[in-house]
Amino acid sequence: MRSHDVPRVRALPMFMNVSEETFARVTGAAHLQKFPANTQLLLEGDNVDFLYVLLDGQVELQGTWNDKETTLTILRPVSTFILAAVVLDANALMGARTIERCDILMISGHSIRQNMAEDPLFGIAVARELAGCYRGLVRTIKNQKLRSGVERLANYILTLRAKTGASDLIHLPHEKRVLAALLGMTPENLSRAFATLQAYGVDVIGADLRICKLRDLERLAKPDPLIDNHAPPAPDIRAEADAEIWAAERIRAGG
Amino acid sequence: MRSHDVPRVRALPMFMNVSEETFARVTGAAHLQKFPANTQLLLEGDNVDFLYVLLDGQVELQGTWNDKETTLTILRPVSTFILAAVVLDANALMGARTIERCDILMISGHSIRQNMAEDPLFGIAVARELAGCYRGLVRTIKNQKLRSGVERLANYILTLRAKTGASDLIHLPHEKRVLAALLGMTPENLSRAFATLQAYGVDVIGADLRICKLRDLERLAKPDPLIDNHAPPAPDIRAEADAEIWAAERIRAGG
DNA sequence: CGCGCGGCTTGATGTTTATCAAGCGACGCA
DNA sequence: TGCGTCGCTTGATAAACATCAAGCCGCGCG
Repeated sequence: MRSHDVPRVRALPMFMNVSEETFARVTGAAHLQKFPANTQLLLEGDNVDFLYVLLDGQVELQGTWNDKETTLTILRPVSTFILAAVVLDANALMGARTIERCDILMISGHSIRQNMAEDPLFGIAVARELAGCYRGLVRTIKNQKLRSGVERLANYILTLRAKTGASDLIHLPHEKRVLAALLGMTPENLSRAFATLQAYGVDVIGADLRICKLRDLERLAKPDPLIDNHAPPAPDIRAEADAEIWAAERIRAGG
Repeated sequence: MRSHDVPRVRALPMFMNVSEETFARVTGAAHLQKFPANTQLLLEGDNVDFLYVLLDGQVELQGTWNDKETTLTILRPVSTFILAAVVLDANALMGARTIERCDILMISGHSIRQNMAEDPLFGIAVARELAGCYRGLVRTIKNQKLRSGVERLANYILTLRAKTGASDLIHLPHEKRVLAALLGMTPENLSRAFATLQAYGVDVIGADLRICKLRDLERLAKPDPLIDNHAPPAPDIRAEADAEIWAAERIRAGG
């Protein structure tokens, strides 16, 4: 691991309250690897030997069945993924693919499990991370089952707005076809959904959005803290007390 | 807790490999409570003070938004629920309601968290349980996003068949309206889906099914171990080695 | 420059699913 | 025994969503 990555990894909820010794032991044999864009890191069903920590780039976690594919989540730095499979020493239920060129830290799954047994604080940290991932998925399912495509898009925009500083000028972090897969619709329907949102004051120019009538958009989207996590991204260092509850929910990719 | 409940609770993945002392400390202040049918145990957003252990009856975990409601999972004994909220000491993202009269053991959330810090084996057990719950939700999302209503029903039937001893005579464990909500469709469409499955050899008489042409049904359903968990329910006692991986995935209700 | 490619949009059409309405049959209860 | 309720089914209709096809536009490249 490069030395300037250490504080970024330590800021993860999974390592935040962990002793220097345990951290050193867990990451001792870790190695940093670079992957080009559009590289399949992991196929569904693969045996999982490493915990992945995304340090740079974007990774998509997907599920497939019967020649169809869906995007479960898109990860941005700094995030861990497939922790659940590592904890259970099981195979992956999701595939993982790079969307951009990525820097990924790979931590031995065995050393994760071993250190959970030796340091209860680390076990707690892992459990908290997993609990946060679980809750992320609960939100995802509610979003998917209870809302229509247009409503999901409207809420996606509002969440993005909240996470990027509440400005009314927003830049989409993904290609639209990727966003469509994430929202559970076809690119064609995403296009039509954006057209529908024009009536609610959303102007779209390429990947740039402008929210002109926030009230109208909110009235359509009806954002709900029990579905949409509008918490801002975690800064590298913060007081423990606040961090605990929501920081663990920032990342939704337990694996 | 009644003495005959102890081995049933101990058989949960969460307590299976935990010492007598820790088990006693965790469950020391637990109390058993009976609830009538159709009782709301927990509203979405409620603060969660207890880990719930369902010993008898059925509990539905639901999500609501904008006057719509969906069923996330239906629990049968012996299952824990809202563990994730307990671990994070956070509020509930799902509501919980009894479907039948229930016996529920309520374990102090504080004692869960405290014992995780004191006994690393317990911390691991909690993490494993959460990891299994997480993977259950991953399966749910893939099922929901990748399959049509008829396909979900066909796979539900095949999974039920596998879990209840591979007999071709199956009894539905829930009312059809409850099943419809679980499968993410309306009761009307469930009815039509059953009608569709008649062509694939599924005969329905009330809550009793008969599978006449298993091959045809499987060809339609295309069950997949990465979505459908056909593992049989856990017996009370079993060898550790096999138990570990799948037992934790039996229950899908981390909270 | 001209060309092809890929991402995006738009329109036409078909499938899936929800909604509304009506009716059937089992059950509890007076 | 009669009657209302409730779960379930069926049909008609509408909304949501996917699919197929065509075309636009920006961009890299020969």
